[in-house]
Amino acid sequence: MKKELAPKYDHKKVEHYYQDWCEKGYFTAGDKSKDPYCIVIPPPNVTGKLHLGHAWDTTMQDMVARYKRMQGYDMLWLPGMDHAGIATQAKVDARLKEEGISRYDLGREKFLERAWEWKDEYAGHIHEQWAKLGLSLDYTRERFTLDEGLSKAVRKVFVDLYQEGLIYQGERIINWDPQAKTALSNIEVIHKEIAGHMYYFKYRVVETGKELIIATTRPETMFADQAIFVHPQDERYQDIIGLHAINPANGEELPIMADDYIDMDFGTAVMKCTPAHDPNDFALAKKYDLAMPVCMNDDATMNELAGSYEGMDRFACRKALLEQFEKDGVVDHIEDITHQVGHSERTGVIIEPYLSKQWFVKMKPLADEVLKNQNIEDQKIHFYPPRFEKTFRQWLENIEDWCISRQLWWGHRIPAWYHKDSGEIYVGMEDPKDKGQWIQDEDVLDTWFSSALWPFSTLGWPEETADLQRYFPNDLLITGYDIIFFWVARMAFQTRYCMHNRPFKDVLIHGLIRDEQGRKMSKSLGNGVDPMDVIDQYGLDSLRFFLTTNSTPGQDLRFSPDKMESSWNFINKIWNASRFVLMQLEEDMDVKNINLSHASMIDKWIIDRFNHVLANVTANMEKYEFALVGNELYSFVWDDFCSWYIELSKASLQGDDKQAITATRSTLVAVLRGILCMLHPFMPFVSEEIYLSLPHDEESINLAKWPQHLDIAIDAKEASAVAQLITMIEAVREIKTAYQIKPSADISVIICDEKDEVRPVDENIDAIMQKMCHAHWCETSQDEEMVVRAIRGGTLKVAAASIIDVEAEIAKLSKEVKRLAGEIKRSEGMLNNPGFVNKAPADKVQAEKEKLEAYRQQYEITSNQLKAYQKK
RNA sequence: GGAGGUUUAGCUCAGUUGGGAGAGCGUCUGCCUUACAAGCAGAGGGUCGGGGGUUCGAGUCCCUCAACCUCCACCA
Repeated sequence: MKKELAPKYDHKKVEHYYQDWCEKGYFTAGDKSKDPYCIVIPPPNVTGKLHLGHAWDTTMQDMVARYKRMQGYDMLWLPGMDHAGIATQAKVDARLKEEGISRYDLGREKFLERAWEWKDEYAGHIHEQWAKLGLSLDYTRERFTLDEGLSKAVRKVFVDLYQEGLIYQGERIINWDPQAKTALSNIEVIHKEIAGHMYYFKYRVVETGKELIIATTRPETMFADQAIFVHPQDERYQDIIGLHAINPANGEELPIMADDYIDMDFGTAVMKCTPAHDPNDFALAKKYDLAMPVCMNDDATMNELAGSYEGMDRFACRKALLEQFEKDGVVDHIEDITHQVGHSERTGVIIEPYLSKQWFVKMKPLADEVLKNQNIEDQKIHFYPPRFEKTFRQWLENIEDWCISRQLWWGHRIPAWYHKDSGEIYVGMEDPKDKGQWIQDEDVLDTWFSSALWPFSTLGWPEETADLQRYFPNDLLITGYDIIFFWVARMAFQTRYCMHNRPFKDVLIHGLIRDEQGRKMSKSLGNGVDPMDVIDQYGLDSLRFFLTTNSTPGQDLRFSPDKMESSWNFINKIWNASRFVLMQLEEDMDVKNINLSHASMIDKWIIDRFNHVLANVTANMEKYEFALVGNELYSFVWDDFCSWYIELSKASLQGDDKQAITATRSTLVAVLRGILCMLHPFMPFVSEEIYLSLPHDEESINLAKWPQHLDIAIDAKEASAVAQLITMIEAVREIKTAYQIKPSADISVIICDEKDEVRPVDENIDAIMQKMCHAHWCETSQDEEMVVRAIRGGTLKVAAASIIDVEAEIAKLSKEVKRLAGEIKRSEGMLNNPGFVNKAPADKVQAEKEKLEAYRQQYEITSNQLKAYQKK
């Protein structure tokens, strides 16, 4: 059954197979007769729609999935989504705000209902987008981080870590987001350099009445100050250690203490200590057993410690306090500074370091296990490109404990209960027995706590499922460098802890997608590009080809409409080439009729090229070097297959040798099928459309095998003859252009061998020359003037006395002679060098010898001709 | 203060163990050649950021300088 291809490529008419593919189960894993290969998707947040970055990330995964499937693996690509605690809660909060209510009005239960509604809505969007992106996901195994199974995994890990003392509850300085009113982990804090001030205030020493200048950037925290510190060896302040000074904010006496933590070269070398609002001060306060009062509420307004400033926002308080200090003459001076200030990754507000009771994971032992295993070849995670392993290691080497509790409602509730009477803590997988007597911890866990388990929780852990046994550890993870710390590192240590293994063998890291000007795509700039719009305009296959072939692993990628267009054009080229091939086929042509036994040297030439390309493509697919694969296929398809082979084949197809025609048709089909299969991971839809229109043996290209090496060899003599033919055609075309001869005008050419003796050309070659460049061979010419070009193994001469431009020829040939002389010198230099001849690989030496021979020959011909012109 | 990245044709970027500088787009010239004018054929265009080193040979390895970018980091 032969299917026609439409005359014009129209992506909208081609990209319609997805539903069908899913229904046929092509993407459902589980064929036990094959070796397993597993990738889990980085679960997108259910907060919004997928952007171009997702399209990039998932397309690369899809490429590997399709490639592995074609190679005969039982490929599992597992989909899923992340509940994205704080991000989703913020979205739902915003939606409630539009309705004029807050989550406190609804209460926890009702709020969670609304959050689930949100989740369902956005999961729907994501499913639609995955479909649009053509992703070969196994939807039968889809997971969500708040699923019962995954929640159980979370509880188990929490309980296990707690029982081993690796999770603990503690009062420490954490990063407080006063808008979301929750604690954050260190990496959820973005440090931005902003303009600020260093305020120098005068403190009076009680015992001596002398003045002491102390600097701060956050005057509003002075209400919680507990002490003043100087360095014990600081000569300037020896006499005041042990005395007291008055806190100008509230009139309290602060003890002046000494500790070598103080940097004698910084500021006035006197530091005020605010235990509850600064981690360093907190450490000092612990050392000296100071009180740790907090002077702010959870929304960063001042509390009762601030006296008359109570209720004021922290920054309003700063301003008001400063005005008061100006009046009181407390301000010594104010310096303008730029400093790094922490902002909440999610809400953007300035983080308040804040003393609070939270749950933490003790990181050092967990991180050390990962680091240890990175030195073991079959236990380590292999990074592509390798430099990211350094980033990964450095973070783990300098890791701080992880604050995992969040004062949110949307997420995994911490499995800890406090006894109503005794206050005793119970931590367990199941609710406590006499439930009425216990109150569960209000907090939920950091979203990343559950995503850290993703490589195995999605496969059924903690149950010993068949999938877990078969698909764990995963083979590959593909993700961006921006979440190495958030996610990759955390999967590494949680997997090491729970599974005593690595989460995946390889991790391919990609960069960020940027806009046309190279700026990060962001909501605030409004420069985001919606992948759905791009697909609408150029088609998914073009988008995929653009995304995967215009970037190098680990490097950022700039979106470019020009390159999108170029991708579209490439597909259009394939489309048209396929139409040509189809037109050549007989109605009853099917796979069984493919017969290469009478292949001509031209047919063998393209098959030889195909075999080389296949080898390179396969090698680079294994290394995830998709851009190299893309370039290889692009030039093979466009230059070798379309520009040369198809054009060269026309002579044979229009001849009357039946066997030759069959061989050429077979070659066209075999090579095109191979091309389609290699391109299928890049462009699944158009490859399917064309595959089905050609003679095919599978009901879908999804079931096709990765191409095999075609077992037709070209011998050296034939290879040389084809190479010569190509140089002849190029020479004729170049001469025609140079002399403004119409391309369609017939011209006569003479071919001479190395000895400048006229050589007969066989009929086939003559027919091809006629077809390709309207040149035909003749034995002699009446003209004495000839335009001469060196070709492989001889010369090509055109009788052109009437048009020849001697000056131009001299200029051209002089340039060529000079170039050849340079090449000969370089080549001789190499070959006369014992270092090269003895040390370089034999094939390189041999290749160089051949090159030198060819250069000498061309030099000979070209320089002789140049002399001939110069005589005139 | 640490760590990393980038610097190659007018623009955007490839260049995989060191061995004749590439692509796309743009530019110039000529073509409606029955797969394709979103195309075909040809041409021009680069001291591979500067300097030094290793090597027979460096865009590629080492050192150094410069510019730009990113990440990490508790300095009052």
